[in-house]
Amino acid sequence: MPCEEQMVQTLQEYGHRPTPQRLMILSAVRHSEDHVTAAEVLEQVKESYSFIDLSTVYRTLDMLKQMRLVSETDMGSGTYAYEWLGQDRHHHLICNGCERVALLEDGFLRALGENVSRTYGFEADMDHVVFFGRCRECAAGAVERS
Amino acid sequence: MPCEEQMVQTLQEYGHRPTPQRLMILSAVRHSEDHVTAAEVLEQVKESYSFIDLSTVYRTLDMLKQMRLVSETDMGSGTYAYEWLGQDRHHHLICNGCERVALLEDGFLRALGENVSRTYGFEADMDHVVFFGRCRECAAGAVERS
DNA sequence: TCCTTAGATGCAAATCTTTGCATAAGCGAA
DNA sequence: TTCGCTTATGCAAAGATTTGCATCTAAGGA
Repeated sequence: MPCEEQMVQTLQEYGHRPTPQRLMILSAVRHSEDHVTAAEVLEQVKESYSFIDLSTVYRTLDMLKQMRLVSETDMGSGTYAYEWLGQDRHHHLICNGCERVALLEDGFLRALGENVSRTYGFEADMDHVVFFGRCRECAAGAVERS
Repeated sequence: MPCEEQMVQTLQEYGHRPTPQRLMILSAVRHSEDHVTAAEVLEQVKESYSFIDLSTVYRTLDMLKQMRLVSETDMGSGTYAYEWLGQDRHHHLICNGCERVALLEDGFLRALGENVSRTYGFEADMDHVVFFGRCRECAAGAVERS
């Protein structure tokens, strides 16, 4: 089944209407290689439909987040990063010193999630997690404090 | 040493000036039982000094966050929650269904932090972490999707 | 096909947080 | 104590995101 038809079906399964706006937004996020911001999604959708409004983008991204098709992450830039959630989960370690972004394997969080589930019966969404802190280099050189 | 003197000294150690505004903000957060918002801090400080500005509150809270004396947490309410970081760390599990906030013991995150440190050499700040998800009851009853 | 109704959109305004800038205040040296 | 430099503050404006509301549209039933 082509990608777009599948999306129409998924939206309908959740009781959401597959409007053109939504399909364009969905497609924009899905076909991005990397994290995108709401403003970037807006720009991309505007190329085919210039009347789209930012609030529609935010509302749709929020809907997709609740459907767990998209992750919304505060990566410390001042604007949320959105990303299509494919098969493989990945997470990030962001250094407060050098601002480098490293990858954190999903295994660590799967283990935590299972522990939490066993202990509390709580099913935590750990689709795209970020931890801030200090990378090895910055932690070593962090004599100056601030 | 009295609480305030100690704070003055701590600020100076970090190279920050112990201005009256800062000491009032600090005291407001420190003596709150629970999480507070920037607006609540503002209100409390205004009782003794009505010229204080919200931007000063935000800047000071940000400074305290970097000093790791205070945590800043997005608990999903639309405004950040700030909290004094005492000896004992605690974290939260927030249900997307019923919005209940449960406690998550620090042990889980300490274990994760040590794993991450061993593997990546990254020292993650896990002072006050929140995971969203579904509590046992809501997960059980979650036939309806949305 | 037409009608009805719930849900979605665009627009404007509100909210929360950050930033730029001129002024004011702290701190060390003279 | 005074001077000079650096940092902090208040104010106003800018960003980012959310919300209220009137209008429009998709989906199902007549």
